[in-house]
Amino acid sequence: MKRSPSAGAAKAKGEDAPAQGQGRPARRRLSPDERRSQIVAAAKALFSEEGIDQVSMRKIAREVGITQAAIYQHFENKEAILFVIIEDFFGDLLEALSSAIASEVEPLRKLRAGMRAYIEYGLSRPEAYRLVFMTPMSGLVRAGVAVPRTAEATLQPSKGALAFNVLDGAVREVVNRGMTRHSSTDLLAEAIWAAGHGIVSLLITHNEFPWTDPAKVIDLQIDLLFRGLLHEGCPMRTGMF
Amino acid sequence: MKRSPSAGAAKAKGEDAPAQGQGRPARRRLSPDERRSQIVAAAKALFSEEGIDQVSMRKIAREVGITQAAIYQHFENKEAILFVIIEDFFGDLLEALSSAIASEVEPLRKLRAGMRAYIEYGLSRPEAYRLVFMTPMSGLVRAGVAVPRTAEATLQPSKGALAFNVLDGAVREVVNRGMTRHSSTDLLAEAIWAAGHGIVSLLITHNEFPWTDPAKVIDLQIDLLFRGLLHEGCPMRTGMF
DNA sequence: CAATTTACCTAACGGTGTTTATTTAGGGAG
DNA sequence: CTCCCTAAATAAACACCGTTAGGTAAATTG
Repeated sequence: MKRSPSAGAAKAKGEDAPAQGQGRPARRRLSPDERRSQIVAAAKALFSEEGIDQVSMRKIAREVGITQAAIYQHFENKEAILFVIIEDFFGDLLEALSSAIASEVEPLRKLRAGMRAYIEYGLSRPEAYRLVFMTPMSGLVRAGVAVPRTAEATLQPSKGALAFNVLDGAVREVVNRGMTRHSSTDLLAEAIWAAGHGIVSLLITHNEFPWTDPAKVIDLQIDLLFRGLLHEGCPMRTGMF
Repeated sequence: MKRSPSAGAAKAKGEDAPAQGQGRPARRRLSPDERRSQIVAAAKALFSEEGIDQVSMRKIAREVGITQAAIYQHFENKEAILFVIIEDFFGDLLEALSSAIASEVEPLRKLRAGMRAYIEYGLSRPEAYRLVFMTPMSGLVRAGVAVPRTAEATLQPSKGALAFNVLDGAVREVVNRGMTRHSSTDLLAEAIWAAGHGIVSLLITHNEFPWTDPAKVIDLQIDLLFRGLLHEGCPMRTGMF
C-alpha cells in the first residue's frame, strides 16, 4: 500500500548497493542453490567470528555481495538460516558422538567416550552451541532441536533426535548389562546430558570465572557421575575406567 | 552538533508523550531515587512477564510514564539497569542458599540442601536465571556476576561471589571431614555447580524436550553426584541421605 | 522470438539502543 | 516573592535492526 510519497527526500545517496565495479549495474545472477549455500556459509562465518547477536541480515548480505532483501528470496526469514546452521551442528555432533562411542568396545567406556566427545564438541563450537542449547527460539527452529521420543506424527527424526538417541543407546547398553543401580535409561541419559551441558554452557558463558582448571572440572564431573552410576561392588569402580 | 536541518519534515505527529491527562503538560518530577526504583521495578516486571529480549527502553519508559530518553538521566545504558536486576537476583539466591544450608546440620545434608535450593531457585526465576547465567554480556555486567577468588584489587566481593562462597563453604565442610574421595574443594564446588546449572538451564531453554520427569531427573542427578562423591565404605552412601 | 518466471534492487515500515539540544520544574538565594 | 540555576524530562534525530512491497531485468521456457 505504501501510505504516501512521505517526503523522504534528502536521504543519504548510496544506501546499500553491493559494491559494484563501475557504472554498469552488471547484476550477477546465481543459481538458487549456489546463493543459498553462499548465504549459509557467510552466516556461519560471521557467526563464529563475531558472535550470534552480531549477525544481521545486512552483514550477511554485504558479505555475500547482495542486498539484504535479496536474502528473502532464498530464506523465509533469519531463523530459517539459523535452522540450517543448527542442522549442520547436529550433523557434526552426531558424527562426533558416534565415532567416539564406536572407538570403544566396553559399554562403560563407550558411554564415557560419548560424554567426553559431547563436551569437547560443544567447547569447540561455542557460538553454535550457544545458539542451539542456550537460546530461546521459535517453535520452527525448536523443531529442529527437539527430540520427539514418541514417534507420533513426526515426519522424520530431526538430527537432534538422532544425536540424543546415540547417547541413549550407549546408556541402554550399560543398563542392560545390569551395571547400574538405576533402571530408567531415559532418566539416566537425561541426567548425564544435563551434567555435560552444565559444564559446556558454564565454561562458554562464564569463561571469566576463575576456574581452577576446566579440564580437571570435566574429569571430576565425569568421575563423580560414573562412580555414582555403578553398583557398589562393581570392579570397574576402582581404578580408572 | 546535529549535522544539519536534514529535512526531516513530514514526520508522524504525536510520537511519544507519556499519556498526559489533558492539554496541560503537567510533567511530574520525581526524586532520582524514586525514579530509579520505579524504572528497575518496571524493568523487572516486564522482564519476567515478556522475556528478556522483549524488554526495550521504550517499553520500560512507557510503563513508568516517561520518555525513553529520560531513563538515561538515571542509568548509563540498558545494561546498567540489568546490572541492578542481577544484583537483586544474587541477593535472593544468596539468601535461598544460606537458609537452605542452615536448615540442616549434617554436612552432607547441608550440601545437598544447597544444591536443591540452587536448582529450585533457578527454576523459579527462569528469565533472570537466563540473563545471569546464560547470556553473554559486557565486562561491566560480568563484574557483578564474576567470582574473583583471588581477592586482589576487587573493591568488594560481588553478591555472586558471596553466593559461590556459600556453596564452597558447604563443600569444604564435607571435604574437611574426610568424607570424599577428592581433596580439591574448589574443583568439587565447580563440578557440583556445573551439574546443577546443567539441569536448570536445560529445563529452562528446552522445556519442549520430552523430559521423562524433571523432578526425577533432578533427584537422579543429585543422587549420582553424591554417591560418586563419597568414599566406598561410607555409611551414608546407602539409603537416602 | 515472445512470454513467463524469478533473482535482485530500491525504498520504506516499524522497531531497537543511544545522543543531542532544548524546555521546564523546583529549590535555594537574594 | 522574585530570580536563577540545576537537573529531570522532552522532542528529534542517528544508525542500526528484521522484514515487506513493488519494480526491473536477467534467465529460462514455450
